[in-house]
Amino acid sequence: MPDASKSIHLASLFAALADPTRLRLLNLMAGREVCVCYFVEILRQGQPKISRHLAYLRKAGIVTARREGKWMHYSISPPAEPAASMLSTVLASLRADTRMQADLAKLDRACCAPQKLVMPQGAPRPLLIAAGTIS
Amino acid sequence: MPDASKSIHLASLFAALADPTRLRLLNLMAGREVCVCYFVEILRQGQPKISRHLAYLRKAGIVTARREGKWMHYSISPPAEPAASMLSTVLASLRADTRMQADLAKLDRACCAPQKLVMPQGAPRPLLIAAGTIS
DNA sequence: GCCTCACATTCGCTTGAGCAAATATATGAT
DNA sequence: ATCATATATTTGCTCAAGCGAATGTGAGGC
Repeated sequence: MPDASKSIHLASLFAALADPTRLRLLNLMAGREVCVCYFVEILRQGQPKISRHLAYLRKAGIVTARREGKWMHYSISPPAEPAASMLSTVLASLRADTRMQADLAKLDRACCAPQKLVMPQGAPRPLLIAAGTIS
Repeated sequence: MPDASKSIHLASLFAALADPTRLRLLNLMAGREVCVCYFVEILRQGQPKISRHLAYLRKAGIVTARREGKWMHYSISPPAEPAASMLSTVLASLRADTRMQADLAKLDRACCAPQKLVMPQGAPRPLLIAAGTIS
């Protein structure tokens, strides 16, 4: 079954996208690497919940994690086609949503003026991701 | 909540797309109205299963049904933005899958030479849908 | 009326998702 | 070695999805 599973792959991509929390997480990761503590602060949801959804996205092959000391950074890892272009389209659609824009604004504020948000001291800044990957 | 539910809407669209059978159904309906009997013949799955998935798509607002005598015809009814453009992109992605192409070929064969497929006698032909709707 | 065809829905079941609460793990500081 | 911090996983639960099998419904045909 070299190819007949493509639709299955698309179906499981959609399963990963079928949750508002996961869409918000992906929107925040569009184009940058984000530390878990920002997700918890911005979405204002319990840490285990965030962690479970991140694990779901990781198992689905949509994001990857990188450890840096105590902190975990998550970023989008473009899956194989045609899922990759679908994901790009989805991320572009998300940007039209006001709540998604608000989330991104909060992240930028946390990044550029961390004292305004109650953040763990010394929390790592989100890193921009090289162009060419998922934007 | 005039807008903050957009992501919810997108999430439930993705839930509707998160099933291989429903993706095959939508692919067959891209640009035309299709009778249920064709779905059953082409997908080679039980009729109640097909019917349940069609009901799911109907409740999700993605598809509408039209009765013509004994037959039911289903077609894609473009939802509100941004779901509509997402759906178009999805349908375009599906066309790249060989299984989806095979399904469409079967439908065309059934349409143009029904005696080659065992079809109920007099089964209604799929109708093309006016341009401007979902293609 | 009854019967058949085309489809829809229900039933009983299994499986998996999502949640909160609790617990576990890994790292760095002391 | 101990402790605190940051994150992950497990536990126990509820709920919804998916399935096949059986049953219900609506439209002709007789």
